[in-house]
Amino acid sequence: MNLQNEVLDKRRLVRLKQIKEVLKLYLQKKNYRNTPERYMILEEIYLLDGHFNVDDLYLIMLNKKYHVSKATIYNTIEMFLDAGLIRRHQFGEKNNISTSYEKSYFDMQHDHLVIYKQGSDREIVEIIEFCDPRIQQIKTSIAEAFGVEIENHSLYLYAHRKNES
Amino acid sequence: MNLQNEVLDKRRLVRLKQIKEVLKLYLQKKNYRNTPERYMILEEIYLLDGHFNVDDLYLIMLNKKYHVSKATIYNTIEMFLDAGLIRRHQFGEKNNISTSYEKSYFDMQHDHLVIYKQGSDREIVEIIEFCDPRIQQIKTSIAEAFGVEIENHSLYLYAHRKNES
DNA sequence: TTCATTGCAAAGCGTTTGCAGTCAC
DNA sequence: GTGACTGCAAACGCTTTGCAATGAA
Repeated sequence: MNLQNEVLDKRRLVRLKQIKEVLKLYLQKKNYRNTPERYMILEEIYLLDGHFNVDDLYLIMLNKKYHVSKATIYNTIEMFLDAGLIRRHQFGEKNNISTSYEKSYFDMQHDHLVIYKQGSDREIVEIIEFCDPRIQQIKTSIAEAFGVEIENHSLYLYAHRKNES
Repeated sequence: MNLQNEVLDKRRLVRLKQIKEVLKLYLQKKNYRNTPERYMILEEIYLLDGHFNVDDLYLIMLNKKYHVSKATIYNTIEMFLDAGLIRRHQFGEKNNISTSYEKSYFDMQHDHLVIYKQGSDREIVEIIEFCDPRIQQIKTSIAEAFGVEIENHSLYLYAHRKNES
């Protein structure tokens, strides 16, 4: 068990190093500067599990040693999106639409099953990630049918738990 | 040609009458009041083709005889969503995410292919509606796999036109 | 030294809220 | 007559912007 955790921690560190390398190359290519803020924000995002929003990130970094302004976080997130280091999500369909993000570099593209609390159309109790190959088939068909190149997609399924009876 | 237009206009009028009946029944069931504003907004939405946002609707109604406040439009749209009379969309993925709506009563559920201007990740040039049966299959599989009831989904494909060369 | 980047505070913008007046029932 | 609904203006929350100060190259 301890050994397993050690292995996981080691892998996490290796990945942190890799992802910073990816950022470095991106900054180089774009002729942007290597600021410590950018690397700290990237590190924080890649230490996080699951989804986060700008405020989450801001507060987490406040509680640690490193203070970064929200303006910088917004700018940096925009850049990371462009770099493909993170993805943006809009969970919630009715209203209470909230923007969140997740790291994307090591993960495969996946979609989301959003489960609402019983009797509510707004309160989300769980978000499950899934991957179905048929979505790729759809993309291929539609790309061919309309003569376009599809770079990207977003699929959300909205559900409630089945009534146990 | 004239005859054809007349037929189309007649059909449109019949549908307007039908959809107002649907609203009336909904209001009855929910014990809400039959205000002229609600019927005017519904009529305006069902005369429109394609997608609209709150501001569009507000301005269109200003330019006609009927003035309705934005607060009322927001309230009413919330109600229409609940009634299933309209659907909400969030087009645009990177940023410039904008909320829009479309009538939904007579249309079948469909998905959207969002085409960006060449070289831009933000400027949308066209939104094509499509319908692929495989999405239904995915919903059925996922519902079964996770033991949930899927009420709804949203699928957007993001694309650029192919380079003609 | 230079200019991209940061941080702060102010501005923007779409949406919501509070409340007084209105009108459906 | 009563309370649901409307309209207005103010408030809200998230995001962007302007600008002076900083620090990477």
